[in-house]
Amino acid sequence: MSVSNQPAKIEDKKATPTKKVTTPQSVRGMHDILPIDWPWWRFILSTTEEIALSYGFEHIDTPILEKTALFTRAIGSNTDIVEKEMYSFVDKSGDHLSLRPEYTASIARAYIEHGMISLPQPVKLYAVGPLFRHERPQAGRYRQHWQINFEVLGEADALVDSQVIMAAAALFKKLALPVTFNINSVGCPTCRPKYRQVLLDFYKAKKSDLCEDCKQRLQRNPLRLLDCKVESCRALNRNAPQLVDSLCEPCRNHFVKLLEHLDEIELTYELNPYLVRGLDYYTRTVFEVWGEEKAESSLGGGGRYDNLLEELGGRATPAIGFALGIERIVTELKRKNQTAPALPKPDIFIASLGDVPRRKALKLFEELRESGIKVAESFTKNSLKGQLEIANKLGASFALVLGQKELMDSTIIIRDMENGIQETVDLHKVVAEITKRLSQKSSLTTLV
RNA sequence: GUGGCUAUGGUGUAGCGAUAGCACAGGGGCCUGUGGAGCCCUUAGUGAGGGUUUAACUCCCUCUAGCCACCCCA
Repeated sequence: MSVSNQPAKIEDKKATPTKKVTTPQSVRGMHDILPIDWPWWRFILSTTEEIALSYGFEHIDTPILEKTALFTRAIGSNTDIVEKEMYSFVDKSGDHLSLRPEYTASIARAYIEHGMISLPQPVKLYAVGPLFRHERPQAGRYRQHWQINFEVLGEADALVDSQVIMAAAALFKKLALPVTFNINSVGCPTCRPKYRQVLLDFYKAKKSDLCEDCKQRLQRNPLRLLDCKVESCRALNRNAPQLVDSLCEPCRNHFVKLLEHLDEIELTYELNPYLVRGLDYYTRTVFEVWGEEKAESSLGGGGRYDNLLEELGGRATPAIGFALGIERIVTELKRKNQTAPALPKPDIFIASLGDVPRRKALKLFEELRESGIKVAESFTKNSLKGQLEIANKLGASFALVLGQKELMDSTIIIRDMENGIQETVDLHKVVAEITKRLSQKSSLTTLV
């Protein structure tokens, strides 16, 4: 610590006009999750855990950073996500790293790396965490957003497809959000190229009628033509050959089986022949979850990726999974005017007057807290009035008042915040007294 | 990434080329040790930087951010 032996120069203050310090700002597209929103987040996260565990999914966490190559190999280097949306950099040791733009590649990597192939199959994993994509921000589109991810690895049967979709449906049911499942099949490396050609032949003659974007898509990713939003393209698409008609026998059987399973469990879905997903690794089953109104931005989506693990260097391992956007679910819950389950209110509020009583109150707080009572305080407020105001705002059931008077004869006031009735009790018996009153109160409310 | 709209205390909002007003929230008081009502006082703002002008929160430009449509996606 240095102490200046010179008096502060007044001229300096004048000379440097109070330069406006720019207020700090979060990085574009990245947002704070504030206390006011946490009831919703808690609700979603706890529901997710409950559903995941009940369906036999185990929790996994993977690093936010991965080698860039993992994503370029998994997602496909010609997709937008990899081409222009990744936060990629070279670290100090020269490694090419990226903030993960999606979960599946990391989980596939972990499955291979830890030899989960030798575990009883299928392996069911779920993860929750932030993902990063350098997109242009909009409501419900963030550069850092959170996803819930479910993956089932090591099983090809359409039964797990239906189970995975069932788990997603159960989650939304528990959240009381009405959603629609859109389902389609995008085939496999055997049948998709054939369909691609059929599609190209179809559009070749009509190229001049297509919008500019679709002309591009014709080159890059013809399947994407199907979900174009331009009306003239959509009109064309209504006559376009459908993928389901080009599926090879095994893919067709898989798809039919899935739909049968979904009918069996009475899960309503919509067959959407125009549903195409953007990531290269999808095979066969693909689906999206749409909210009630804002169908433009889906709440989640997923699909089968039977070849991904092999492409990443693992043994051939069929798999399926889906991701849900937490921010979008929060928005949807708010839009539906739902109220998130509130945190329990404090049982007790400790008010104190004067220094010595306050010190005693500090200790009493610990005693109460350790005996499992939800206790609140506002020790930095001096007036009793101010403290009771806080107690009221917090919704505490009882307030304790400890002042000089009470401390002198070792008593404390218990005030029932509901009716204002108060009673003076022995300070040493206060914990027992509180416990008694709380159990009385709770038994009363359960009777009513 | 393309095109467009917007920006006033912590929040929600007025206003005008010349004094920035309201509500809520926050702090304090009426009530020297008792909450929920009322009343009073008070804190706090023109996103950042430039330009035009005697004068800019207001008009112009740039930046930043948010939002809308697209692209794409959760």
